[in-house]
Amino acid sequence: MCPKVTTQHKSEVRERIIESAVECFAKTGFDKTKMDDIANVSDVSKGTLYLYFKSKEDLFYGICESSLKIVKDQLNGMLVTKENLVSDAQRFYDYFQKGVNPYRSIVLLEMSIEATRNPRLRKVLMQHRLNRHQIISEFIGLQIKKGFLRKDIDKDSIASGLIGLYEGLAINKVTGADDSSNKKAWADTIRAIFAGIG
Amino acid sequence: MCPKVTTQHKSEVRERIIESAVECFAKTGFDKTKMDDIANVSDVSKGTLYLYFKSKEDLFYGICESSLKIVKDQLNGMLVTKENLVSDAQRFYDYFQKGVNPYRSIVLLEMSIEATRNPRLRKVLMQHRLNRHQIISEFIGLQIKKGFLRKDIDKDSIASGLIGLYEGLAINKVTGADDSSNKKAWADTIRAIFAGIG
Amino acid sequence: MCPKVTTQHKSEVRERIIESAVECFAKTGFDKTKMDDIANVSDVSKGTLYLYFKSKEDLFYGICESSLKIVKDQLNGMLVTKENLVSDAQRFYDYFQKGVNPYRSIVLLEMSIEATRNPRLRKVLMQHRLNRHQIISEFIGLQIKKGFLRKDIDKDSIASGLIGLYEGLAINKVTGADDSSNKKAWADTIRAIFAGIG
Amino acid sequence: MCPKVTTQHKSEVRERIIESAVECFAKTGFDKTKMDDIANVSDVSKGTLYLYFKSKEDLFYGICESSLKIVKDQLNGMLVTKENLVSDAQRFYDYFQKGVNPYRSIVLLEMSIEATRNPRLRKVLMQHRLNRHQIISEFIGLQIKKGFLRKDIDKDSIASGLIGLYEGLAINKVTGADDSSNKKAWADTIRAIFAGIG
DNA sequence: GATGAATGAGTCTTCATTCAT
DNA sequence: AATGAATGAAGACTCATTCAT
Repeated sequence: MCPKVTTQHKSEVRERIIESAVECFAKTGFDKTKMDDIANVSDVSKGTLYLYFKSKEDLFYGICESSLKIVKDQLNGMLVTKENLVSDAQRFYDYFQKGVNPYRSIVLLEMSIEATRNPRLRKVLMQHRLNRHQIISEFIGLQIKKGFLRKDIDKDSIASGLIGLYEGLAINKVTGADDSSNKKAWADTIRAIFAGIG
Repeated sequence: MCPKVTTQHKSEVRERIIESAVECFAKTGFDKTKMDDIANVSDVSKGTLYLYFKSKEDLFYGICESSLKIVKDQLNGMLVTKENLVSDAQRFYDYFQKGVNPYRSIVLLEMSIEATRNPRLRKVLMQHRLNRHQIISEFIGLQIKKGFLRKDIDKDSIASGLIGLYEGLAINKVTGADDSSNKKAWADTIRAIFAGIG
Repeated sequence: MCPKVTTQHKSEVRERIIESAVECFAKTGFDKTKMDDIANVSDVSKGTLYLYFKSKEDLFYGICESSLKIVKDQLNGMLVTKENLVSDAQRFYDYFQKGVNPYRSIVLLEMSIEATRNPRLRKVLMQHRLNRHQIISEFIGLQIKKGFLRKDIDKDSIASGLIGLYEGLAINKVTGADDSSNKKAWADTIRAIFAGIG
Repeated sequence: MCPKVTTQHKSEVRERIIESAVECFAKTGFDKTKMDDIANVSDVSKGTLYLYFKSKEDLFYGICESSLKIVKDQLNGMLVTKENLVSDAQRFYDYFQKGVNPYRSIVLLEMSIEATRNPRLRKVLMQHRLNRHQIISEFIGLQIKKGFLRKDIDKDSIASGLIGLYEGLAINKVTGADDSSNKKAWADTIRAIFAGIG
């Protein structure tokens, strides 16, 4: 009716659709969300959805990629600060929690499950993990070099442990656990780990 | 009017249905598995499914309860051994991994997500967590009393941290991470924690 | 378990089943009542139902026959009194209403509709009507002979009219019309008819 | 958001669906007709049915309303002629019979039964009756005023009687009674009534 | 004879996707 | 480009009927 031809317009609409889909998927789950719901929330017609994504599943993939990118940017942003992680654990957690849209967290969780069955998704997810793992691992290496941590520890193991700890607490949070005790658990455990390897 | 004839038989069938449903839900997800699939796998007719569970959702609840019970029993069984957790972390992990049917793990993950939206499920899950938390917390208390751990640590925080770590790695595993490095991450991180608070 | 072999017992059970089915069919309609419901109300097992009637439809036929017989007996009983129908119209109506179980009325109505589609049922119903018509028609003949009614009227037409009037008001009643005004309509109209042909 | 394009087209389709459903319900009864049947007869897809009516039951309600409206319009149309009802009874009957689609008659009968159980339907039906009763009653009042009928009769009673008679004969007809004798019964009885109160 | 657990054909309803406008 | 009416495949659930006990 009133076609906006701009490339910019297109990517704005795409963004809006993704954002709406994230919200819908988080609130009701992938299967139970209807394309109609997404159309309503994103304020485009159902038909338009299919101009941007060739299927519901494709839209899900789009979300996954966009979410992983966000998480990665976040992590990068967080670790540019070359501070002592131990003294900074609390801020680390706050930063993380503030940064990622809770809807995204839930969808990422759903993505994890889906990756269990879906090779394509699994591959993407593994790549993401590898990335994340490398960032953390390098960060730990830096802390070793600076003398904050012992030289004989296994960077990779500790990196995996930190990520695991973080993810476990993230699930806790999203499924209703009290946030402040969650945060304290994070801080105390991180402190213990770094004390143990410091 | 008349007592259901075979209490034994009935609970066997119920068990078989649950086991089959766990498998199906794990393999294809709750929404995508058909009642027909479950009927086929459990070798009963679709109608019979409805003699035991009044709806697909009800069957899911049944699975959740049964899975949580299994996890709890497992944890109890594991911690009767009053050994030094640090030296025993590896065995701890093996024990856990062997014990829970991987299908169950996946379904439990799906349950967590679902708890995000479903109050009834959320309540059950929170209760379960409280339980689990207490067991671990008491175990840590014991280790403190025995002198393995420092007196000034926050039992609850560390308990939450351990559980979080465990859950995070469990997700990793289920979503395709390499098992042996996962196991090493667990062992190293646990060792670091206990070194840090020992 | 405790087989009562008597013929009497059998017909008692059969009667009980019919009575229960009438109630169920009247309350929820043929299609929506379940064999389970009938089994519960009649206090026999679902299996037993099939010892007495070979199908749900067969049970419906059984009810129809039994109901028609009741209606016929009623009508016969009512008309033995050779009184002047005009002066007696009110009592006529009371008698009728008291006599037939309201559940039966509703089922008879459902039977009428069903007869619309089902030749077997239609035949039974037509036969019943013929019967009823003859009884009324003869009764009118008697009233003519006695000099209560004119000689030049068409017995059959009036008989049909009376039956139609009666049936129409019966539907009214069963579907919620006020009973006393219904009764007055009957009395006044009957009086008018007999005045008109007296 | 956007206005439904073709108001005209939409109401045509709706009409076609109703007409088809009337036919199907009349031929096989509400419970036994499948949405598939209606879709086939009305030449729309099953999905489209649900764009117009949110459930099978809702479609039934739609039919009821539309049928009652038809009957009412008919009655109104018929009584504009201020003739002497007595001399005109036969034409009255013809007119009525021609006017209402026999399928509609059957569905209206099914509706009556259903009203027995369903409060919503009962209310609609009662309202309809009240309406119809008033129309007839006023008509009789007019005949009284014109001197065709006696002043001391109870308009309402006679109105109910006429309606009852009519409905009773309508059932007769629909369930297989011979039409010409039905018509004669109507004419003779009406004549008798009006003679009786004239 | 009596029971009620088991069956599976049958039906309503939903919703991703298409396509004429 | 954008729309939303139309489609029909798919799936949860029901219930008459059977039959082993």
